Amino acid sequence: MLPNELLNLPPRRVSVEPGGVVLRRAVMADAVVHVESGRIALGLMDGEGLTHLLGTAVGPFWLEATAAILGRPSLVDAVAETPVVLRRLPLRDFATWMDSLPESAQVVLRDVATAHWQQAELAVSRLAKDAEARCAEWLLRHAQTSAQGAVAVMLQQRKRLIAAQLGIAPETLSRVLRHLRERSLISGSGRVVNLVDPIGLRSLAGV
Amino acid sequence: MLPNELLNLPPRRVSVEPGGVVLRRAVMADAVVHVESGRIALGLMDGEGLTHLLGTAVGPFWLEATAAILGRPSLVDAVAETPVVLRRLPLRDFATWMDSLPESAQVVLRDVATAHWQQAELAVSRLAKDAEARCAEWLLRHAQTSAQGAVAVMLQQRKRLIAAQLGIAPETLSRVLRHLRERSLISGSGRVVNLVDPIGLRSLAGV
DNA sequence: TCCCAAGTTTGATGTTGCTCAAAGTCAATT
DNA sequence: AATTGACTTTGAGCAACATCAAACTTGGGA
Repeated sequence: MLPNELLNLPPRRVSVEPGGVVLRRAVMADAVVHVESGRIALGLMDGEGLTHLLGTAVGPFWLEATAAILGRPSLVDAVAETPVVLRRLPLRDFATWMDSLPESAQVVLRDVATAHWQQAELAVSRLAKDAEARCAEWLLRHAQTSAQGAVAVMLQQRKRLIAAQLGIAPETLSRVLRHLRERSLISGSGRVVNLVDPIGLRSLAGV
Repeated sequence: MLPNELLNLPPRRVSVEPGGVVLRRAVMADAVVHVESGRIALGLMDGEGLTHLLGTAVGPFWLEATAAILGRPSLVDAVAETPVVLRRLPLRDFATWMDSLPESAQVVLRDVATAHWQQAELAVSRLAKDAEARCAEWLLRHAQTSAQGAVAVMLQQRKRLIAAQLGIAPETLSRVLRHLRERSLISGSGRVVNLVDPIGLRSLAGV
């Protein structure tokens, strides 16, 4: 497939009414969506309707190209705000198209997508989780399994920096760690944190 | 310039020590930065040091390619966490390179960059501003100057939606608008808001 | 070893904005 | 007009988290 043929595919046009869900988060899509016209709202859906808006976009545009580029599921839900016309391009075709691009274009695409992804993860996590949940998530993400099979985290950065990453005050980080220690979810002191109850942490983190 | 020559330019390598500032926000850069090695922290600097981390990235990668693609200044500050080696590619060369790409690649790049930009704006605004400042910003952004020269906003969406966009509860939006009205920064009721004191609003919004 | 400065923890207190509930508005319908 | 239902406003109370200040570790140098 030649690059500029990205849009010259058998048209499988789909119409979506206002309020219709175009994309659900956490679902690994098998296709990329090209919104030809209409306005789409991006955000998090709770029960009924988008409760947290993260942005809107007006067609024509590629919806969640970021996820497609990185081969990951979408982090957000997408809902039509107006009548929408869209087409779904199979993921395989999108990948083929990516491969056909100059190496440098692939690199820049991936860099931008990665930056976007990272930011989106942060935004979603701060919207949906409190300080404790984010700490638990951070611990799980940075955990290393030692030779003895113990799961632990070595805090290599100043706690001030870790707190900044979590978007909380250093004092709050202290208190959260103490609280987790009191509940025997973690143990250890100083720069080492042992994950005593990874399962408990995982449920706390909402993962 | 052929696409894959993006990196084959006269090397103007620069080294940056840990803690060194690589990029300042709100400054329109004349070059794109390619970080060859080292770790970079992205976030907002207050006085001394990054106080709000928005992410980190490890070289090699293109720093803030998003801004370059859209031709806008960076929204964040970038600080070296480790020793960093980087090269600066003149913006003009980057634009030339973009132009040389297939049309479809340019489109997807712009779509991803736009999504990233929107998200970053939201993140920065939520980090740096309180509910009132964000409301003021929203009002200014949606203001229309009428034929009579009055500056006003017509609220076309349900207030519930506007609140969601601002990341606040609908009740909080009510209270903020009342407060602004009490201070004579705005006037009007129902679906019309008159911007009585745009300058005051602007300073409130921190713009 | 002692000392000093930076980092960390703790407690007390303050803010912000959310939740819940009740009352008020407005438009469309009967 | 009265009714109905959705949206908005208001108030009271509350939870989470920040801020401030003081005590407490810690890890190098002298």
